[in-house]
Amino acid sequence: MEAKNKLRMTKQRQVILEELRKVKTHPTADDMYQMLRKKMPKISLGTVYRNLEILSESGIIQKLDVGGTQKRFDGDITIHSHVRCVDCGRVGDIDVTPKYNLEEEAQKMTDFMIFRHRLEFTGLCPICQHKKKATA
Amino acid sequence: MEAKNKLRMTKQRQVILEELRKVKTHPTADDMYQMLRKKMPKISLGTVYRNLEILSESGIIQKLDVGGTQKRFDGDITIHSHVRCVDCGRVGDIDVTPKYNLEEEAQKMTDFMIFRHRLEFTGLCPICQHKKKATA
DNA sequence: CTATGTGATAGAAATAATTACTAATTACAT
DNA sequence: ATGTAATTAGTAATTATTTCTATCACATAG
Repeated sequence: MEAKNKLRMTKQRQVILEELRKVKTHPTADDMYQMLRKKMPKISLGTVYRNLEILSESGIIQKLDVGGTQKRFDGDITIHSHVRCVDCGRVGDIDVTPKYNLEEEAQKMTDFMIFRHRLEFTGLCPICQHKKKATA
Repeated sequence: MEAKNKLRMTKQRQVILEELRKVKTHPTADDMYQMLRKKMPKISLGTVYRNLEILSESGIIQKLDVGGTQKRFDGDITIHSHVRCVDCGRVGDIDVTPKYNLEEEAQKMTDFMIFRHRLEFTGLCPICQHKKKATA
């Protein structure tokens, strides 16, 4: 009788979730689409977008906005930060948990009501470091 | 004799820079366009985009990517963080300087070469707080 | 088992933000 | 004053994402 969580676990949704959890690369929606069509050639890009959106709204996965033009997705929902390679856009995980409450600090400085923070790094991934060295 | 910084100070560029430095609202490119056409009706949206890009690449202004679909710009290039209102998208400044070197901490956890960090908050701006209260 | 309602899908079209193109104009060094 | 490369306005193109629509899948009621 109450508002239920009507989430059908369709084949597409299941494969999307499985695939995202399998990789550690923080793929874009289109990356996912390219990966998925190998196992499910008729899957639609719209379906990939819609399901990544639904899954992240349900808190089952994470939608990332780490700069660059495309959103990325992460099957790991534990609290962690990210680094983005300024050259190739590749995104890696970083476990830096600030040792004090950033939200509390921030709240003292503003009349916004602070909910949460997001800490992100920029840098150069191992592959692009290597390329730079080769060119130099 | 050396590679010079060929930055012509055109009327448009100057007005764009002046206007951005005048406001504290972290406008989008289109916000800027709307503001600017009042003083310079024939300015083109493309010109606004290009100049904001050039100015931020030169380090004269800052390009922000605080989530949402549009990039925002900030005439204040001193180191500070931002809050984004989850309801209306408005962006505010926050002066929280972490009390230890986040980059150094992060570098221990990854094989990326860390350059810098970005700390951002999400919350509710004063205006939307008020609206929420009124509706409740 | 068959009907029915509701959510989900594929594929295509639409939208939003940004970037690229082009011919005309302008800033600035000489 | 003049040559020239940078910049402009206006428009077209591109990119990422969302919406639309007809069809399909699945749970439940009869």
